[in-house]
Amino acid sequence: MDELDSAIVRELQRDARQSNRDIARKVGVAPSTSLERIRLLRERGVIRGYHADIAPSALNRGVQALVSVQVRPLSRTVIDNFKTFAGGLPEVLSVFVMAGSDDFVIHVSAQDNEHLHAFLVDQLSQRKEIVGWRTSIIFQHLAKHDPAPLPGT
Amino acid sequence: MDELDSAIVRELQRDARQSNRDIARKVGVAPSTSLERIRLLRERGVIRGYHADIAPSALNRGVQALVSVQVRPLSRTVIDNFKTFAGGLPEVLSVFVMAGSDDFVIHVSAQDNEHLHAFLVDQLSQRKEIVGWRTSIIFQHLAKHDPAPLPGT
DNA sequence: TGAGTTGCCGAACGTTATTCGGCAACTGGG
DNA sequence: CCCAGTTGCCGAATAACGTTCGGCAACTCA
Repeated sequence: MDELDSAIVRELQRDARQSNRDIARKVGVAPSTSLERIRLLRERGVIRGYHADIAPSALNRGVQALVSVQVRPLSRTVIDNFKTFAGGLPEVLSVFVMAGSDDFVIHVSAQDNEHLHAFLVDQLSQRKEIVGWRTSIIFQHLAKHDPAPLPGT
Repeated sequence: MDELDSAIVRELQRDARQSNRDIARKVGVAPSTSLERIRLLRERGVIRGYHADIAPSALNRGVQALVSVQVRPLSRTVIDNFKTFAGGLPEVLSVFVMAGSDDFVIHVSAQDNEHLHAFLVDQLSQRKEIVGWRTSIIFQHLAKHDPAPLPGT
């Protein structure tokens, strides 16, 4: 991860669909060089993939929420099972496994409040390991897909 | 947003860096057709961008947390200002504006616990509109960049 | 019914991805 | 100090791709 790798990564975070030649030009190397760097970054697991950012409303996901979930007992089996279960649900965008009073925070989206409610009641209330949950509606979600580098690094 | 658009969007969510020809072949149209569809999807704001998914540890962001924040007064000015402020911090990955007892949930990352603590103390505690906050460490984060379509849509 | 419109196709052409041989700059042992 | 090995970058060559555009078929609506 030298300065060249960082510059390439930054460019791919900013726009993953620009041509390799454009990236090479912006970071100041030959296209063959940046291509090889990108190949190595993928191989090393630094680059995990490239994904389109889609407007949720276009996917019939007009309402979003964060659901804090507590499960019991707090065993590895229960935690892993619940994580896998939640991750497999189509309404689930993201699963956070947490320290603290909540064991999970689940970012979910649905067509409207009615569908969200149905999802929570039908899916979550069936799971016996859940001993409590709390749902908070998201009004806005600002996601930074190309965060500025941390200071002092 | 017909079935062809959806198929193209799905492919770009799965791998935003595959060639237009590959996408066209997978969704069963000519390359010129899928190219035009993609252009229109961008124009309509359905596709908002393409971003590389980078392993956090490679960016010196080994520790992540969710910070629930309460601000006062609950005026539009205060909320918008805080959202802009938080979104501008390099440690912040994502800002959720919430309904419920917490006004914001901020997804942050830092090099280690020490840097995280310094960030919270130095940045958040300076803001007079904050009347309370709670930090929860994230053990694991499972993000689905290409969620399955919602059932019944 | 027929003129207008829309959306897709396929060919053409300029651009890009990908490979690979070579070269220069480093590295470590003698 | 020297030199053999290694590493990383470059530039040329070719296959693949992006992009444009004329044409055609299917739909729309009067």
